[in-house]
Amino acid sequence: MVESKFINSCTITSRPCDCFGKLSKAEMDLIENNQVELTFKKGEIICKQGTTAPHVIFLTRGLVKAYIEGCRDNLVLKIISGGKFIALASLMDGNNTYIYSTQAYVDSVVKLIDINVFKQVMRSNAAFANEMFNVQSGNAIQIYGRFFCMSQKQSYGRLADILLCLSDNVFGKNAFELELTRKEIAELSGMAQESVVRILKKFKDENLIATNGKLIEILEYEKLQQISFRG
Amino acid sequence: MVESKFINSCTITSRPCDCFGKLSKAEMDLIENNQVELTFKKGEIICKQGTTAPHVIFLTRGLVKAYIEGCRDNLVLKIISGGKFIALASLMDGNNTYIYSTQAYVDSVVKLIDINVFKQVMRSNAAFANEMFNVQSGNAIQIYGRFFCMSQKQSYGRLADILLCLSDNVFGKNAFELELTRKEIAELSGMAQESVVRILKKFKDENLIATNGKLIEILEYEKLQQISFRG
DNA sequence: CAGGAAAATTGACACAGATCAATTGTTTAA
DNA sequence: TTAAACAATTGATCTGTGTCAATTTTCCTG
Repeated sequence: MVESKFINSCTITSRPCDCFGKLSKAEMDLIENNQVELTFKKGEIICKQGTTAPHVIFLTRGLVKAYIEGCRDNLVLKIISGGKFIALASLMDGNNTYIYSTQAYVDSVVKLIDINVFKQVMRSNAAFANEMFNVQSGNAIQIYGRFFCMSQKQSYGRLADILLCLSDNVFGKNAFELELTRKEIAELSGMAQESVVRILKKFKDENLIATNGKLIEILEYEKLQQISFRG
Repeated sequence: MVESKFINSCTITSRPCDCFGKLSKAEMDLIENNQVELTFKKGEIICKQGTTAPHVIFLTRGLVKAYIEGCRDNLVLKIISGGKFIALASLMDGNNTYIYSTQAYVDSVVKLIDINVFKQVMRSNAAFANEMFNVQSGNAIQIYGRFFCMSQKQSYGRLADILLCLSDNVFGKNAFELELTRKEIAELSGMAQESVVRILKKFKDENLIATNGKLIEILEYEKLQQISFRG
C-alpha cells in the first residue's frame, strides 16, 4: 500500500503553483516591471546547465523538459507544463547557476523574472516564501518518486509509466499524437531507443496500444498499469 | 567542466542549516517548548514512510539514512549527518505523511518539533521561511546529483563514490572503521552485495584501498577519483 | 517531385551485473 | 564453549538491455 504512492515514474510536476496569489498589488507590480516575457520555439534551449542564472524562469504556456547533461547521456529530471516554475534552484543563497538545462518540447512562452527582485519579495513576504517552500518541496517529492521508479523498474514498467503519464497528465486523453521522437522517449524512460521500439512493438502485438506513426492510442489502460506496477 | 559539479553520487547533504539563527528569542522559545528530544539506537527506525507526520524532525547528533521502501529493494536517497533536518516534506501544505523512511546508522539524538508550531513560525518570519526554502533547494540539488550518478555510472564508479564520500564527509579521514555491512554498502551504492565484495576485492588487489574486516583505508585517493569520474 | 537527411525498425551480438548456491568466517546468546 | 544465526566470500550461470550494423520508412528542402 505504501508503494501505491510511487507506482509510476511520471515526470510531470502536477502541483499547481499558487504563489502569485500571495502578493500584494505593489509586489506584483514590482515583479511585473522586472520581468521579460518571451517565446521559445520547439527544440530551443531555455536555460543551460552551468551558466549563471540572473532569472527565475516561469513557464506561462508550453511544455519543457529539464535534464542534466552528462558526458554520454542526458538524464531527464522532469517535464514541466504551463503555470509552473522552470528553474528555481538559483534562488538558493550560495548558488547562482542553473543546475540543469531546459529545452522546449513545443513552442513555449516563459517569463524571465529578475532574481534579485524575486528574492527581495520573498524576503519581505512570508506567505509568498512559504508558498515557494511548498513548490520546492513538491519538486523534491516528484524527483524522489521518479528516482525510485527509474532505478527499480525494468524497461517495460518504465515505458508503461511514460505512456500512462503522457496520456493522463500531458494530453488528457487515450489517443494522442506524440510529438516526441523515439530517441526522446528513450531519454525520458531511461533506455536505448532500440529498446523503445522493441517494447512498443511488443505492446502493440499484445494489443495494449495501437500505433500509427506518431499517433499512439492506449487500448488497455489497466494492463499497462499492471506492467507499470510490477516494474 | 559542467560535469565536475556532479562527479560523485555523494549522499551527504553538506549544506549547513542556519535557519534557527533567524529566529527571535520568543520564536525560539516557542519551538523549544513544543519539541521533544530523544535518542534512537543504531538500527532503529526514526520515521516510517507512509505514516502521518506530526513532527518536523531535526538531527542533533548522529547519522541517519533516508530511503524509499520498495517491494524488492530499498532506494537510499541520502545520508543525513548531525545539524540537519531529517524530514521536511510533511511541512508542505497538502502533504501530511512521511514520504521516506529514516533509520539510524548509529545512536542518534533527534528533536521532534511540533509541525503546526513550526509552520506557524514559518508563516510569521520571512527570513526563516527563506532559509527553509534554501534547505529544501539544497535537498533538491543533492538528490539531482545522486540521481544522475546512480543512473549514469557503472558499479565501479558508484562504489568509488561511496568510499570517497564516507572518507570525506562522514569520517573525515582516510582510514575508517566501517560500521556498515556489505549489504548496506550495496544498498547505498545501488548494487548487489556480491558485487560490492567483488569490487572491493578488486580495489584491494590493485592497492587502491586496504581492508581488514570492517576497517577500510583509502590508499590511492586520486585513482579512486578517476574511477568515480570515468563512471 | 526528387533526392538527401533524419528517424524508425530489425537482427545479431556482447556484457555488466544480478541471481543462485555453496562455503567459510564471525558474532551472539544460551 | 558451543550452537545457531548472521555476514562475507567465491564461483558458476543467467538475463535484461545496450551496442553495432544494416535496412526501410518518413520527412524535409530545393
